[in-house]
Amino acid sequence: MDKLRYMISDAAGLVNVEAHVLRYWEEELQLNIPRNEMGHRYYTKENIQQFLKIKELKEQGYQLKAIKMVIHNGKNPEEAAALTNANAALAERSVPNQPTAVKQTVSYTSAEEKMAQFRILMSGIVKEALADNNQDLSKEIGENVGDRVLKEMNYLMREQDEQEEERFRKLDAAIRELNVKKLKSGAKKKEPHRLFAKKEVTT
DNA sequence: TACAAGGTACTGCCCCGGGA
DNA sequence: TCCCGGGGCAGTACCTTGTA
Repeated sequence: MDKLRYMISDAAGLVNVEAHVLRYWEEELQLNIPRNEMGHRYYTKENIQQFLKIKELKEQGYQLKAIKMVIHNGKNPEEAAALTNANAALAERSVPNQPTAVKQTVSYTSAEEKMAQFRILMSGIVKEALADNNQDLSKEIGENVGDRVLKEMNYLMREQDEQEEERFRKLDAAIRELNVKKLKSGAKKKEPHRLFAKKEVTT
């Protein structure tokens, strides 16, 4: 199968964002973008597709954290967003939910010792609370997000796949058109430097 | 209610290196 | 010399949250 390689500026043009946004997304989403022998990033059609998907999710209002989970864990966006929110909520919920252990009385001799004891105590409490909350939240998220979201997601994913396919048909046509133009202009004058960056390799 | 602080998602700028 | 790409860091805009 033929694989086109795009430089960052080309990829940015196709995704319709600035080059540094692609670099920013790569860093924030921990994407594995391959480098050429010069250390320059090159993007394949799959990478472009991935970035278009990221852009679409961003336009739908998802945070990069949620998108990252979608990419790396294969979670659907709603579930990822729910988990992201749940993790934030966890920090708030775990402290007031103090177990009985906090009620025990301890005698202290100094402020430092008090603080040390308090840290140890709190560490245990937080661990316990986190474990409880993780169970509760998993159950809660599972119940709330589960059925309805799965059905909606199945539908949305199908719709999204169709949209993506359509978009890539258009993208492909645009790329072909661009290549034809370049070939035509290349026949008249020497091809500019940038076009050499787009290597066509066979895999 | 106003203000400060913090987080998120870019954005701008700088400087360096490679290729034509 | 110019263009393009690299990394890094500070700045910005907007939003949310906390506090007096």
